[in-house]
Amino acid sequence: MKVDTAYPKIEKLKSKKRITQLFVEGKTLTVFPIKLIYLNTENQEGLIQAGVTVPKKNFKSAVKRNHIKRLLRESYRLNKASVFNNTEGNFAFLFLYLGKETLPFELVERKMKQLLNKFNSTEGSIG
RNA sequence: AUAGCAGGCCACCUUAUCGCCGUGUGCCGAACUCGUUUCGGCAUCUAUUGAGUUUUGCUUCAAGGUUUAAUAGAUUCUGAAUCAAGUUCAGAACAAGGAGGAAAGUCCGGACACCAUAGUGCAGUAUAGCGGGUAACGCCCGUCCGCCGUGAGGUGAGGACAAGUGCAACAGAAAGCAAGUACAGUUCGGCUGUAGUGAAACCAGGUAAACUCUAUACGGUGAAACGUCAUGUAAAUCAGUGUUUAAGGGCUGCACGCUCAAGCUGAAGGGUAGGCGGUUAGAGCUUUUGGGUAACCAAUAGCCUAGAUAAAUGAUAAGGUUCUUCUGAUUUUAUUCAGAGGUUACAGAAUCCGGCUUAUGGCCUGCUUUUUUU
RNA sequence: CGGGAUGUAGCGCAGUCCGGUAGCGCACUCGGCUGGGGGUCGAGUGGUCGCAGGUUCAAAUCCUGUCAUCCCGA
Repeated sequence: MKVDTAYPKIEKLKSKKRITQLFVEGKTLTVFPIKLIYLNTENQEGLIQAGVTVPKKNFKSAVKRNHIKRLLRESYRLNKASVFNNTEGNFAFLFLYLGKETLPFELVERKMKQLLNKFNSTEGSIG
């Protein structure tokens, strides 16, 4: 299977309603410092939408917040193929950054891989 | 060389691999180096300019709509919607672009939108030598005066206490309808001068960043304004009818003024979540010339320069650049060289402009003080 | 994006409107009462009034700027 590393606009989680729904009903997986909130959605087909959040409380500087969001987005983009290949169905993802200090990309990517593997082992067998 | 003052400029760079965002990519004919080429014609769209016509206001004139002419720029492929073209949506390829000097704080001033065409009075707020700049300002420029600095320079809410009211700790006889110490002089009624306290003492006292007065300016609410599309069951909305006692509502606190109401008939709509417009061509940027001491203004030529919305402008690798830590060598010290590691200062557009303030890395220019030499 | 509030002793607050002494409670230190603790009584220590500038003879208080924290509105 071809490894698709693109992250176009459709795959971004944008609906405000969907996000609040995630916080209320979603299940969570944590590999510190990243926390994944996910939910199985029925509306659209063959699509996994993902979003990224860094709380303002931990990072006051907008530059640092943007930087961490970019790192999370990049690591998800490079490793999302494993999720696409192992599961079927529609999911909404939201990645929360719980740490209070910035980390280099190498570490963030390693944690992201661990997190996605964890997701595959819990949800992949069902789907 | 040292310490300092003022002004200006830049905002890490290069290559490779993966990504993100919005913008653009007609028809016919001819030519050749046959291509995502060049040239010419036609059509459409956009922008600018000129002309005609029309609407509104306040005359010259200004703003908007529409028609036409000129100039400039753009018009690829695939799939879907559609009778077709055009157009719209999605994707691919290509092309040219993609954070700041403060984008920040939100402290002032505007543009723009709605509320009556934005009105009247009071209240309230702000400003305050004089002159100028500007769309406007509490900003900027020039200048007088005061204060600070040896100086280059910096800084100042700098009108009025000869309208009224208030306030003045301690000290002092006395801090304001008054009362009165000591000494000296004397025309011995009283008056004049000096002393002492204090920031300030018979003088039209001091104090207005005390109330206040004078002059000037300011209507309110903010892109969550506002318009529009889809969904569509109430209050409210719009149109017609109705016309009174007017409570009350209508986006400033109060008063005036304007306007609306209840009921009936008809129309079409709300909450919530969302799409599109507003939304990026503008008091725009750069060059040259002229006017002005300057801020700035005028003319000319060129340019198009981010538009995201859980929020794009990035990540990784290598090399250089900047800074810094450690080790070794050299040198009287400063420093220089080599190796290793860490780093790229402050900081992220959110309707848009003009300022102010704050954060911060580096470079350059001019000037001043002190010391040394000539 | 818009609106508002608060910074005073180790902690929680007065004082700010209307300018001249910085105070209250808890805590802390010392001493008394008790055999000791607790409790109580008395005395004492401790504050750049967030920071910077200005007005004033004099500023926690008036004015301007700025920093930090917290809250509210969609």
